[in-house]
Amino acid sequence: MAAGSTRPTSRDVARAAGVSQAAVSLVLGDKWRGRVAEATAQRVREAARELGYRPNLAARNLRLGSTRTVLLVVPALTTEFFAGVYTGAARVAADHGFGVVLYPSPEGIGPARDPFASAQAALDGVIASSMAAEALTAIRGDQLPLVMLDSDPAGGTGATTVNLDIRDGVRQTARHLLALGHRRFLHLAADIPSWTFEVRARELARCLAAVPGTELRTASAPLSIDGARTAAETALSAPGPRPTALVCDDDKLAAGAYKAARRLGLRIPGDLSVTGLDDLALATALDPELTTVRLDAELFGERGMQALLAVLESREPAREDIPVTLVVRGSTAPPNAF
Amino acid sequence: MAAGSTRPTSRDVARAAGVSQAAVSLVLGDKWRGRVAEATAQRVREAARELGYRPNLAARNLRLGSTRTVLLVVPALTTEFFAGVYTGAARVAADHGFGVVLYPSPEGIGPARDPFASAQAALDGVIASSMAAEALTAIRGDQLPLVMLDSDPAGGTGATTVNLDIRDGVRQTARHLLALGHRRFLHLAADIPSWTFEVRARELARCLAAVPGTELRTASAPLSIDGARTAAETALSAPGPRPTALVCDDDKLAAGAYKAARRLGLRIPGDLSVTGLDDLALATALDPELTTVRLDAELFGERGMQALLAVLESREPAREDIPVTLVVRGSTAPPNAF
DNA sequence: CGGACGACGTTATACGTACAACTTGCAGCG
DNA sequence: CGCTGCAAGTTGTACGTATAACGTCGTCCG
Repeated sequence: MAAGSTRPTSRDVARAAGVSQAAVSLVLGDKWRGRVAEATAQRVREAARELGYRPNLAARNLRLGSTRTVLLVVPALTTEFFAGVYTGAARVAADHGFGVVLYPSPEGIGPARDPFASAQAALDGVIASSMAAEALTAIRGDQLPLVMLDSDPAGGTGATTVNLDIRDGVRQTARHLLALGHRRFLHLAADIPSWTFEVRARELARCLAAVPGTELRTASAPLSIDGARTAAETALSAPGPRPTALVCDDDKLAAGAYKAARRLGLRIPGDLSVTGLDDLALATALDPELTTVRLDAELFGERGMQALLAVLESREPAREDIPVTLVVRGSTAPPNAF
Repeated sequence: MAAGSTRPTSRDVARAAGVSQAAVSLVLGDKWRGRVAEATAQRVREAARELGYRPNLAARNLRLGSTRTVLLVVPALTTEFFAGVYTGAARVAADHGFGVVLYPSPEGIGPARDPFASAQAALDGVIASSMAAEALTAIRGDQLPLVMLDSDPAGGTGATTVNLDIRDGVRQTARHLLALGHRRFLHLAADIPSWTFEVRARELARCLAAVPGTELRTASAPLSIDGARTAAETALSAPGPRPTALVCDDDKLAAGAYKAARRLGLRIPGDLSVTGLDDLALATALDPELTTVRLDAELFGERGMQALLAVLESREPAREDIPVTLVVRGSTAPPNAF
């Protein structure tokens, strides 16, 4: 574990650069104009970079008596609406050097949880979705204990991973559609370079390759309803025999596929069987209701946290994929069932 | 402003209780067994309560070298899925005395934002949705600057409020449906005691009362698709002439209404016009697409943050409702249009 | 030639907490 | 009576940072 040596402080940087701690603070705080020579400032910045110095926020906050952080209390995280609220608030906050911390108001979290308890912040560890690739580099900068969600278990990061058994979900989906008699498949894939999506493609191809006479095409789409609609519409109007089964990387893409089918005059499931993955509320809002793979998000979160706790206490985290189940609804049927 | 006197510290509590600061720390940290007399401990606790003492988390974190806080990086807040992940993680974390802070990975928040910047925490202020009523009492305990979203502007809290012009949204909806010729209305209302919902009911009633020959019934439903389905199904099968227009408090409820209509064999919009409020992705995933009121969530967030900044800098925050627009789609038509 | 001033730093301190190490008074025991 | 031991605290210190207040040296001007 890299947790051996303690994190460098501003004094360590000072020592390395041959100046006082105060000088480091001045330079790194951009208050050095006319107080520190350019050359010295350069030396300090270099030393800081070399040591991987990050200021201790607790100390800074204590010193400044302010945190430049704000709490956003939202009813729950269940709608796109408050995602937008967060985004807007965070943007303005960032412009003013503020941060925003989310507090989703308690819903089974515990009895009368104190909102402020969740905001003691500055971090001991990180749980990261593999879809949040953008943030990862910044995270690896620190030497924080890290747990990855749905990431390559053999990944180069060496981080602990907690995965849903997506492969099995895809396997169940393929088996179901094959059993119904489908042979011509279209895979509506998310265009995000993430292990969790790559594994879907790989496993679907593997399952179908095992059955002679099957055909698999792939269409790539952005992870939004309307992006998916466009991609599906294009793919479904391509020349050649039309696929009878459409396997979507998640429920949102499936919703887009429904819109595409509607536009092309295709009936679901008569002309086209559609499957999703996630089992969002959206899945049963569609008509017909969507056959999809149910993921237990809460369990996923719990396992992720447990794994992180294990790492923090330098225990061995459990290594076991979380099972998923196919929920068969009205969007799948035998092909050409008129 | 209540920001006059600075927050009490453990030393203030000590002075008030006639003991040393260390004793306060022992008592409040539950480490006093066999070190402090029960009577003294009692006195300390009382003094703490009286002064409204809250430990300074920055100082505590600095002292302990640990924050018992963990970061959850999610791709975005746009799906129910990660809401579940958060809930599960937060539950386990709470059991271990940990907090969870959300970092929705950047999507237009700014160029290469540092995830950790958002986690310096301990708060200077709070932005709260009026729907998050549960958390409010805890918040009022502190004397933090508070901005309420969509709350009663004449509310007793005296907090700054930033509101969407929901009343105008309802007005536009009513006008649209009345112009189409509807006279028998059903209001599918959220069963959450919050100003933002109360105002919908009030304004809808007001609009319809102005037109002779109109009729308004109300059904109350939990804020979920399936809860709404049940409520709508019941209300629509009630005796008497069936309503021709169904006004829903938000898009999710509208999705439930679609399911109810499907079960009852009612065609939308032929037999029943339906409207929503929010304009979620869900709205265009429905068939036919939903006529709904578009709320600019990001702008809402921005205004909320700007208002909070104004309060923090003791400026006068702008007091102006955020405009909304009715988006007419396929779910509304003249009644009995066969 | 004296001293004022700017450039370049340093020293010292405070923020509020948790806890290790020390003190004090009193009971009990050999 | 002297000593141990325990209850009931207190004193002192460190966590890492930002910044006010202070040197020190050379230069330039009157």
